[in-house]
Amino acid sequence: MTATDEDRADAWFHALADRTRRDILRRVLAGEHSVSALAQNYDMSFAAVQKHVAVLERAGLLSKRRQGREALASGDVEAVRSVGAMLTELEALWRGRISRMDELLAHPDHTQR
Amino acid sequence: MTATDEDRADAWFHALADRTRRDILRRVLAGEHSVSALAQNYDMSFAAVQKHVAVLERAGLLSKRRQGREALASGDVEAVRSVGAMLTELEALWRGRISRMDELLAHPDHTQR
DNA sequence: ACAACGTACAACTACTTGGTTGTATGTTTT
DNA sequence: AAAACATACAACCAAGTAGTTGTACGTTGT
Repeated sequence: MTATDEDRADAWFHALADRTRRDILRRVLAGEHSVSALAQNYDMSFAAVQKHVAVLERAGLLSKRRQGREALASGDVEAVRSVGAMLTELEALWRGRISRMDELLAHPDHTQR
Repeated sequence: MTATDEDRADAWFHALADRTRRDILRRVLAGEHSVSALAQNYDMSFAAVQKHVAVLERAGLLSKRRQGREALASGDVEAVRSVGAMLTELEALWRGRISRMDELLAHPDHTQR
């Protein structure tokens, strides 16, 4: 796995590690929303919400398009799938442990230390 | 979704948002390792690695058992699956958007603003 | 008994983060 | 033209993070 993959993963998980950002992501996956429309849902300043959106954007989890004075944000489901795929790879490592244990039971005399 | 679920999600994603911790998790999912055995893989102090292990443990992504002077860590695949499930829920929201778009195409005159 | 090993934790430092307010710039509406 | 709206970004602050070194304590090997 290259360094940039790890960089992307850092950004993904960091972006997801805040409940406000997860909530924003849910909304923009369900449909396009302007930043100020999003901001009205939270008990914090517009600037704070705008920063959260920027974190999600830098992580590639959402993208914005300009329409007049509004910035319309929508979620990128492909990025979400990529994060899911990384979790699936972790599971595969665990399954590898299981198959090595099977191996151990099948050929005990070659696997001892 | 309850507040504690969100707390757990905060801990999960925060724990995964560091490449050293992800690497540690890969190793302990593949098999049990002592903290000092893990530490030998990284160019940082033992104490730093021990802290990373503690973060993963607090997030419920790994558990330790004592054996003599060693603390053997192993990954919890069920927690990894729970994180994956959360991503799948996000995808489901996106699919909901698609079905609403289908709805829009099927009944355009009731859905205009 | 003693030295070495493995772990845990406290205290400290440099850096990052999540929030704030204020300011600037462009777009609608009146 | 002026007022209101939507966004972006800088500067600041309190709190948290990732690393360090040092210390303490139980376990293992000689």
